[in-house]
Amino acid sequence: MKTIKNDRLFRQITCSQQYRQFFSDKTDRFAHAVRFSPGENVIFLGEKSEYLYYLYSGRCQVSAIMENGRTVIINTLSGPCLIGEIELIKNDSPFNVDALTECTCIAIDTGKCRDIILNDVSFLYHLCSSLVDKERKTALVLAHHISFPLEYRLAKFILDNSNGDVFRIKKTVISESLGVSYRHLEKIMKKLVDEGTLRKEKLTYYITRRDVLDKLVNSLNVFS
Amino acid sequence: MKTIKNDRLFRQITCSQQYRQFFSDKTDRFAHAVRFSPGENVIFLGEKSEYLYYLYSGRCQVSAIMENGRTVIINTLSGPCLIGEIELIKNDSPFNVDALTECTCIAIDTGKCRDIILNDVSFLYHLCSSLVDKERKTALVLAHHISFPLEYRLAKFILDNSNGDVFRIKKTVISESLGVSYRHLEKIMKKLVDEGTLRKEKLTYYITRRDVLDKLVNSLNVFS
DNA sequence: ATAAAAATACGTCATTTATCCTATTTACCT
DNA sequence: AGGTAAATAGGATAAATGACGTATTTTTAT
Repeated sequence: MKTIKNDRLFRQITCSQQYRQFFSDKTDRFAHAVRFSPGENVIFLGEKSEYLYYLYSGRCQVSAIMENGRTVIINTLSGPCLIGEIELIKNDSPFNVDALTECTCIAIDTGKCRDIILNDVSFLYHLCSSLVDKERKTALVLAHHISFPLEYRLAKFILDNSNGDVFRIKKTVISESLGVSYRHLEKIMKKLVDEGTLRKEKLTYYITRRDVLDKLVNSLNVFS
Repeated sequence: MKTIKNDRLFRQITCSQQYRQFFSDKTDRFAHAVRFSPGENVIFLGEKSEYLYYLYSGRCQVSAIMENGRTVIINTLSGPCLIGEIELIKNDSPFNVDALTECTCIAIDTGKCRDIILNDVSFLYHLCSSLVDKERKTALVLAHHISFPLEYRLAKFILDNSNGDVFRIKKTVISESLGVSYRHLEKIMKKLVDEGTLRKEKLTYYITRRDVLDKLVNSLNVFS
């Protein structure tokens, strides 16, 4: 974690409506801008965090380490959102949070302003709202995991993580994110290529039949 | 849903410390006691709920219906806890909530006191806390689902749902709760019996080797 | 710029985990 | 006692894993 001494960036972020939904100006003097590098640990499993983070830009990964040594990726967070709110409420958390890309955050020193924010109706309301969003997302991932084979979940991952028609993510990352073995992922990727849904060139995949992926992803919707 | 006209019960519940963590006496005039029968729907998928419920006693099931028609049980709730808080914050929810046993609740008419409770710091704080608990539970179920075969999760289910050494839950319920097919569940139950961990007598199972189950369950713990 | 080293990709095969389907038997209820 | 729900059983199939070996790509060092 590196402190960013760029007052303009700090003001730009803290003046945004998104940020002000959560934090009033009472907390400004306990806040400063920080940056995490890809791979850097933001919240360490089992430990209390000194800071509550407002993730402005970048992506993070929430994971748990099981007794069998396996790392399970629970969720992927994209800015803007909060990080460390579980630790704020509960003092510790069974999850790790790691930066995937470079992450720009506002770090709020909760050691010094815990009472202020935990008595702020607006903050608490928006915290509830963001917690509900996280819970719904996790629950849907669980539902998908139970109900659908990898091909469906992979289709969603590809659409969510492609730039235009270009898809290039390391397969080790994909398999961890989707909670399946590397081997099995490769098998299904190959199936998509064989069926003409994707085209492969060296390590890069190109979406050639977006409609096929769309159809798979649509199956994931909940009934309503 | 049946209204309970028992003032003593109402007072008994609303005077408890657990209840008062969430609700101040300002909301008392919008609250009344209700009862749900086993199997009855509490929150209907996709619809806004008129009430926020404080589940005092009984057990409920949270489920989602997927596009492929499959019902996935996301969570099981035991009193005391809140039900309908997602709908309170978000206006609708992709989940169904159904009573498993007879459930006694306090129903709070949020149509009439939404503003009061959503401006109550104490309510919001405890709501956050309960949302964090739910999120953690769901995330752990997801982690278990990804990392461990049925045998491990079943061991936990058996220990969680047995009375002493007696375990007697309908296999249809178990398989739905654990998100696996009936057929596969049966196979693994048979395996536990064959290995001498359980003993079967007609429709009732008895735990004969608790240590074996304990060992399986211990594998499920997260590293910390 | 090139060669060596490391990481990633990928095919094959054996095995485990889980599903689907259908038929039959057993328990439960009133 | 008869109807319904639950439990049992088996065969075929699919989904996912694991191990092993090899090829390709990327990174690092020279």
